[in-house]
Amino acid sequence: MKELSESELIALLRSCGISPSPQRIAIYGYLKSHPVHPTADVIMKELKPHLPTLSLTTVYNTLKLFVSKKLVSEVIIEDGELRFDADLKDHAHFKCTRCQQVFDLFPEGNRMDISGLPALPEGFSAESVHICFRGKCSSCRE
Amino acid sequence: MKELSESELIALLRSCGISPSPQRIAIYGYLKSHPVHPTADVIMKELKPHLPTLSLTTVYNTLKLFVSKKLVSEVIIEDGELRFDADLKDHAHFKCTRCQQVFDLFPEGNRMDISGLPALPEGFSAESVHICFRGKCSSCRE
DNA sequence: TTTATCTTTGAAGTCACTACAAATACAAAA
DNA sequence: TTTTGTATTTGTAGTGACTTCAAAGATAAA
Repeated sequence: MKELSESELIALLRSCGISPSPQRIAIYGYLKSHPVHPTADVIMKELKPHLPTLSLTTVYNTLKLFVSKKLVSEVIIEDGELRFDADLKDHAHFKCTRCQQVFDLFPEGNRMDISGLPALPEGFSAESVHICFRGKCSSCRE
Repeated sequence: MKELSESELIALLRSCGISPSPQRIAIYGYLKSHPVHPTADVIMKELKPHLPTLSLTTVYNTLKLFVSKKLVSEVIIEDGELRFDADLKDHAHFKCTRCQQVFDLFPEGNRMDISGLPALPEGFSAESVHICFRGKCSSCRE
């Protein structure tokens, strides 16, 4: 939840080969300071007041650019809504089926231990794993 | 991949409280004999020749009914395409980023060992876990 | 300053999926 | 059998997330 300074954001963008336009800084800054896996739509609504000319196309284009440069990752939790995550550390997700909130689940240590999961067939190589639990969060459980 | 007889399909539908119309039998039979996680669209295209009056609405309604009765499960792998799986046994998925095929990964024994995954926070309870690897399958890897 | 390249923008389009209301099939009651 | 009610299917029209596209605006290089 920590706020990054503009110059830190610019440095991070540059380090991925992305030239730091105001829109890109704003979108990346929003993702960094709001780790709630927002959709493009949410980002648009939140940033519009500060960047009145912002267009939805730009939001989509920018997010796609970030993903292609591996600055953020796509999170697929529910069909029909693509979410984005600026936290690249290994973690799983939990979606509450009542309040619809998405929670991060970080592993003890820093790496996820996937040794208990089914092994890949001969010759297969994995680049990523998505793990998403579904159930009730503590506040929705009573 | 084994073909079920029509009477077996009907019995399975009935056991979930679903009255076995020709459309429902066809869709469930297709899912059972084609464990490739088809989308509604694929199911429609495949069944249309045998059931010329079949409508896409029926396919969607029927799949939704199956899911609500826990006869099949939804598989979310890529955004913008909801897939369906008639195999309810515990398993993970692997999507090849080159040929786009989706593979089933069954665990040794029958249960998936998720003890290495991040623990749920106090008070949370999970109803399901979706696990999806992404990478290259053996044929796409050379 | 000129020219070329990036980036943003909004309007129109696509595509998966849904809502809806009419039509058909099926089943129970008379 | 006929009547009446309930399920199921169907096609059309709609919704909403996302993309395409071409023009406008901003940046950078020559």
